Amino acid sequence: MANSLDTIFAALADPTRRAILSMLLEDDMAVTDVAEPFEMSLAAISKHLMILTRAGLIAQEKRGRVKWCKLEPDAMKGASVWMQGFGQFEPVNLDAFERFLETELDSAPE
Amino acid sequence: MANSLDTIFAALADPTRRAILSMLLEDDMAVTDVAEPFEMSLAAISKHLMILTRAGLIAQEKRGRVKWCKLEPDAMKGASVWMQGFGQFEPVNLDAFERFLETELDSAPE
DNA sequence: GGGATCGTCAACCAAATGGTTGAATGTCTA
DNA sequence: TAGACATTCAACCATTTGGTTGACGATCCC
Repeated sequence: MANSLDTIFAALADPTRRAILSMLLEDDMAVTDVAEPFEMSLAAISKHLMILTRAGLIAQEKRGRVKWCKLEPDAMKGASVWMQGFGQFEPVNLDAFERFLETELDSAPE
Repeated sequence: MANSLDTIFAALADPTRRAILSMLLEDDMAVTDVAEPFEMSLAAISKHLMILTRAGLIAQEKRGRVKWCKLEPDAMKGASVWMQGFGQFEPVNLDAFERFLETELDSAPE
């Protein structure tokens, strides 16, 4: 549905949320740990995680008092397919990806 | 630069703008012709085209009093590479793309 | 020159977005 | 049971976004 492209692209448009996704690429994380490197309130991060969840880009599972966040990479597939229709992008270039990932991480606070 | 991912994803988050990009996939178009199928003012479409231009997704060239819009598919490449890092998406599936394109066009007015 | 056409600008508006703080809820642990 | 911890909720705020309208500057053509 077109609506999912709306929510997915909107979710990806924010650098904080992209940084969170990059962090979750490493491993699943608790909400508090996700928030730790950012200079904003836990409530703000909680909202970002809600947006990512509604977009289907992550899933959150509560175990005890800790809510774990994990990447749901399949959600990006539809958007990726949509974009690829606009050009014959060369097959996945991992070097280029590493570079983009680095600039993304650079934009997140230490 | 991370900023371009911001502007590209934000530009793609709006269904009107995605519909415009799909239209330009067919052929270059004048601003007035881009606006024709939409139920909103020319000024609104002009703003959408500005956003797409600033994101680098289209280019506009004025010839006489007509301003032509053409797709700049390369701009999506960085974003596409970024996204592909999150999963091993199968190589471009044109059938799937056609389906997504159709749902996109369905969401645009006739 | 004068009128039609193409497109943008400027001012305005309502709604959405991204953030804050403080209180509230639920869960673990001593 | 009491307190500490993990997370969200609710109210609020400033800024951005997506739209409108009307006036304006170019350009084409008779």
